[in-house]
Amino acid sequence: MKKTTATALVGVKEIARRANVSIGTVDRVLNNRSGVAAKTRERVLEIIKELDYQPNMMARRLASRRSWQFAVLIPAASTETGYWNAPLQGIKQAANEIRDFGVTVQVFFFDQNDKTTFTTEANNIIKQGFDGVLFAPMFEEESLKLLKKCHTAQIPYVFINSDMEGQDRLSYIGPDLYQSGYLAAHLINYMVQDQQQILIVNISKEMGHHHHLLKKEDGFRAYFRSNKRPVQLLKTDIRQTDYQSVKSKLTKTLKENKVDVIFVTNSRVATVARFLEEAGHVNIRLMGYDFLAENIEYLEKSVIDFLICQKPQEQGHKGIMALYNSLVLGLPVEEIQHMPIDIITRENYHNYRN
Amino acid sequence: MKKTTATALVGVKEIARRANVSIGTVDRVLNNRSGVAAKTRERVLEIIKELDYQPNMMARRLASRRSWQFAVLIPAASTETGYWNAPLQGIKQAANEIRDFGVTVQVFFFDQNDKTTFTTEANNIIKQGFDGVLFAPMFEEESLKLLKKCHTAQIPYVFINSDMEGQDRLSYIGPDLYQSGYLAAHLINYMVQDQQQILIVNISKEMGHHHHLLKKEDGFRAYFRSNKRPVQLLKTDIRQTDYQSVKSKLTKTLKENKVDVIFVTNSRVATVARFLEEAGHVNIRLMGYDFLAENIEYLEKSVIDFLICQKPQEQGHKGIMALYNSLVLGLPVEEIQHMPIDIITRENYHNYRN
DNA sequence: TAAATTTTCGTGTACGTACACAAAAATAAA
DNA sequence: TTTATTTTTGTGTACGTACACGAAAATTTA
Repeated sequence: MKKTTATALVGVKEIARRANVSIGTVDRVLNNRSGVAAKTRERVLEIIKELDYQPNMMARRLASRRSWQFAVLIPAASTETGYWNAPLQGIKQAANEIRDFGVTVQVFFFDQNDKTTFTTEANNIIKQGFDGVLFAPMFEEESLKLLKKCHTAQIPYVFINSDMEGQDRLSYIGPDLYQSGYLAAHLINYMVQDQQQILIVNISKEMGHHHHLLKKEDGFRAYFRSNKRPVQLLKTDIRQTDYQSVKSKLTKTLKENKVDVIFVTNSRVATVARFLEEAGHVNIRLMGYDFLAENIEYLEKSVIDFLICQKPQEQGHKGIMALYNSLVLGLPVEEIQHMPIDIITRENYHNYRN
Repeated sequence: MKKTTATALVGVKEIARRANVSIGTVDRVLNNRSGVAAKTRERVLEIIKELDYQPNMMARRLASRRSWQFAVLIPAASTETGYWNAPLQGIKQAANEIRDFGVTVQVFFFDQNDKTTFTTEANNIIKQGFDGVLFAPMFEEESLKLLKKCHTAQIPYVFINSDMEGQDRLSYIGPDLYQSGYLAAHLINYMVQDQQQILIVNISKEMGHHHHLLKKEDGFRAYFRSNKRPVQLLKTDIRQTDYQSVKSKLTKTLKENKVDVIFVTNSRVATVARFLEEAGHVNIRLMGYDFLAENIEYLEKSVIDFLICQKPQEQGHKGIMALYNSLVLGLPVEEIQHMPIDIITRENYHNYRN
C-alpha cells in the first residue's frame, strides 16, 4: 500500500533529453514515421536500445484513438450439441480481457447443417469491414470463398477447431485429431487382453463432421498397427443421434460380437454409456470425447472410463488472442497451435478447466 | 485498421455532466472519499449505475502513483531437483504481465535442506515491507512465524505448492496430492492382473518432502482399498537420490519379489527408468511424476508409461495473480485453487503446457 | 447579522504517449 | 544572394483518471 512513485522507468521524455531532441522526434522514431534525419534517428535509436526502453502500454492505449473490430464466425450451439458453447465462452472471455485495449469482438453464428447460412454471415462480415476474422472452416468451398475475400481486403484470419492447410492463415488453433485417437488407443491398450475385441463407434448425422471422426479413427487404428497388438477392431457407423437409434444398432452389434471395449469418436459417448448401463453391460470399457455434463455423469459412475478433451474454451480464447497479439501488439504468432490432449477420469475432472 | 474513436463508453466527464457536478465530485464518489453531500453522492451513484460505468483501467493506472511490491519466497532450484524452476518461470511471467500496472515482484530463495535460510529470507521480507507475500510453507514452524509477522503487519499472503490449513491465507495454490495418488492407482489398475504385485517407491533425501510423498501414497492405497482389487502393494523407501543407491536397492527388491508395476511417488522416476532399462526389465510398467526433461526422455522410449503433472509453472503464475487480483483489482479470490491433475503420455507430451 | 468554521464542490495539473500543427533548418530554385 | 520549397524538428493538446489546492456553499459561533 505504499505510495511510491511507480516505475522510475524511462519514457520518451528521458530519451528526448538524452538525445537532445524533442519528444516529437522520439515519437517519430519509435513509430518509425517519416521525417527524421538519418543520423538523428540513429542517435535516438541507440539511446532507446541503451535504456532498454519499454513503451508504457497504458499511456499508449490511452492516447491512441485506434480501435479494432474482430469478427467471429462459428457454429451456433444447437440443442443437438452444446459443444460450441465452450469456444464461445472463451471468445467472450478474451473479448472482455482486451476490451480496454480498444478491441471489440462481434460474433456471427451459422448453422452446421446449412451451408448457406455460413455464406450469408460471411458476406455480412466482409461488408462490415473488420480488422481480423476468426472462424471455423467447416465447409471447405464456402470457407475458401471467405478467405479469398479476406485476402483481397487484407484482413488476416485465424482458423479454429479445424484447419485448412496452406491458406496462409495467421494461425490455426485446434485439436490434433489423429494424435488424440492414437492416445485413445494407447489407453485402451492397457485395458484389453490379447484377442479381445474393440468396437469403434461413430455417431453423427452431419456429414460435415465425418472427416473429423475419421482422423481420430485413423490415429486409433495406427496405434494398434504399429504396436502389432493382436486385438480385433470392429466398427459401426450410427447415422442417427437419438437414443433409440443408438440402442438398436448397438444391441445388434453386441449380439453378433463379443465386445470388450468401446471407443466412441466424439462427444456422443454419453448415449452409449446410457445404453451400456441400461442393458447391464458392466464389463465393457468405454471411452469417448469431451467434457460435457452428460459425459461427466457417466464418468462419475465409472460407466465411462476415460474422456479425452482438448480445451474447447481455451481454443476460443486463444483464437481471439492470436488476432490481438498479432494486430494490436504486433507480436509474432505461432502458425499452428495444437491444444493439449487432456485425459479426464473420475479422479481429475473436478479440477479440469475446459 | 479503422481509426474510429475508441469506445464511446462513458467516463467521469459524462457522469459529471449528467449529475450537474464536477468530475472532482464524481471522482470522490467513485473512490468513496469523504467530502460529498449525502444526496449528491446518491445522485451520482445512481447515474453511475444507470450508465453502467466501467472505469478505464488504462487511465486509472496512468494517473495513479500507487505501486505494489510483492515478495516471493520459494526454494532455490538445486541441481538436485529442478522442480522449482517451473513455478519460478510462472512467477516471472506473471510479474511481466502486470508490471505495467505498477506491480514489482521480488523473489527470495531458500535452501530446502536448511531451515535457517528460510527464516533469514523471511525476516528480510518483513523488514523491507511488502504489500503481499507468496511463499512455499515447506517448514511448518518457520512458516508459522512468518505468517504471524505478516498478520501483524497486515500483509496478505498466499501459499504455493503445499498448504497450511486454517491460517487465513488469502489463497492456496497447489496440487491435490491425495487425489493424484488415487488417480495414479486408477491408471495402474488397468495395467495389472489380479494377484500381481505393485511396488511403491519413495526416493527422497529430504525429510521435509516426506509428507508430500505420503499423501500421494495414501491416495494410491485408498484406491485399491476401496475397489477391493486383489493386488499386492509393496513399498520401498530410498533415502539416497543417486543412481547407485537406487540401483542397489531396486536390484535387491526385484530379486526378492516379482514386481509388475512400479509407482514412483515423485519426479525421481527417471532414475528408476534408467535402472529398468539398463537391467532389461522390459515388462515392468512404470509411472511417476512431473514433466521434466529426463522423465520425458523415458516416456518417449516407453520405459515410463505415464507421468502425472500438476502444472507447476501455472502454480507460480496463479500465485502472483491471486495477490494481484485481490490487492490491486479488489476482486475476490478463491481460497483453495487445486491444480488440474494432468496425465502425460508419449502421445500428448508434445503439446503439454507446464 | 456578521464572522468564523466546516463542509462541499470545482479547477488545474500530472501521468506517458499520439498526433496535428507550427517553427526552424536545410536545400533547391530564382 | 534572395526567395521558394522541402525536410526536419519542436510545441501543444488530447486521452480518462487521480489528487492537491482553492473557491463556494453551508453551518456554526459570536
